[in-house]
Amino acid sequence: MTWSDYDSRSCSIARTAEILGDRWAVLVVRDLFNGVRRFDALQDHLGVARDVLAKRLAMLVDEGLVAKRPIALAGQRARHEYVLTDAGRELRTVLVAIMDWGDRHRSGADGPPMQIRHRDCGETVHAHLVCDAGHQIGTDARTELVPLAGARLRQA
Amino acid sequence: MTWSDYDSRSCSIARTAEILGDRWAVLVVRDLFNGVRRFDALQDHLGVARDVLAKRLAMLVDEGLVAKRPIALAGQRARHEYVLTDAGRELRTVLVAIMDWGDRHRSGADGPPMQIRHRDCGETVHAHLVCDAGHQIGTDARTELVPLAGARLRQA
DNA sequence: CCTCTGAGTTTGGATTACAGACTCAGATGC
DNA sequence: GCATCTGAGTCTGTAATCCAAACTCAGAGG
Repeated sequence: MTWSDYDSRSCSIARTAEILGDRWAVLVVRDLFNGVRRFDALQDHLGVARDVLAKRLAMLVDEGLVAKRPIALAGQRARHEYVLTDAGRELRTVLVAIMDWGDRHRSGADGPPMQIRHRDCGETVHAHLVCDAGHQIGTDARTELVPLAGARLRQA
Repeated sequence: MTWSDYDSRSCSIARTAEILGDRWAVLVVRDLFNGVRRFDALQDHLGVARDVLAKRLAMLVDEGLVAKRPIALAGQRARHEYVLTDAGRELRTVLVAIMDWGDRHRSGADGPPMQIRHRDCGETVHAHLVCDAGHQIGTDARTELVPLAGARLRQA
C-alpha cells in the first residue's frame, strides 16, 4: 500500500482544496479576517466580478465557513454582513502559513508588505510545524505518512 | 490607513494564491511531496485532464516550486521527473495546515484519513501559530496587522 | 416622484476545464 | 524491417467559468 493506492480525493488536503482551491475563496476569507464584512466592500477591495463574489460567498456559507447575518443600522433598512464562523476562523493557521511563504518567496525589493503581531508581546506571528512531543519540524525533519481508519483505497 | 486602503494584490497571501489558488496546483504539490514524480503517475492518481496537468506543471516550474529533471533509467531512453525545489518544499507548513483543517472539519465518520508522524519520536505533526517570543497563538489571541515597507496603497 | 444605495442577477463574449483522440520518438518483439 | 508499446505530452470540440458592464429591486431620502 503506497500513497498512490489511496484515493486522491478522500484526503483532507483534497477536501479542503475543494473549498479553498480558488484564488477568490482564499482572498474572501482573508478579507473577512481583516474586518471587511459587506458585499460591496469585498467587491471593491478584491476587484472580483460581482457574480463570482456572490457565488463564492454562497459556497462559503454553504460550507459553514461564513455566516450571513442581518445587521440593523439605526434608521436604515435591513442590511447584512458576512462573518467567519468558528470553522472559518480556524483557517487562520492556513492563511498565516500562506502569508509566511509569500513573505519569503514573493516579496518585492522592499520586503514583506505586512506583519502580524502578537498584541500581548509585540512579536511577529508565524506558522510552524511541531509534533505533539514539542519538537520543531524543519524542512529536514524525517516524517512519515500513516493511513488511519478514514483512509480509502481507490477503485481499480 | 485601514486594511481596505492597501492594494489587495500586493499582499503575500494574494501573491501565493496566484500560484496555489487552484485545486490542481495544490494537489500536484501534495503528490510531489508524497513521492509521485512522473507525469503519467500524477495524471493517473489525481484524475486531472492531461492538458491541465501539463499547464500546471509548467506554471510550477516557471514559478520555481518544481524542477523538471532528466532521469536516465538503465537501458531506457531519457525520461524526466518532477521534484520540488527548496521553495516548493517550504510549502509543507501550508499543506499541513490545510490538512489539519480538513481533518477537523471534513473528516468522515471514520475520522481523518492520514496522519503525519515525526519519525524521531512517533508523535503527530501539526501546524501551529507561534509568536517569536514563543507564545502559542490560539483562536482567541489578540493580534494586529502592521504595514511594512513592502505595503502598497491601492490606486484611487 | 425622482434619486440613491446596497446587494445582488443577467447578459454576452473571452477563457479555461474536461475527456478522449492523436502525435512523436525511442525501445522492444518478431 | 516493420509493427507495437510507452511515456509525455498536444489537439480538438464541447461544457463550464470568468469577466465587465448593464440591469433589477426594495427601501430610504429629498
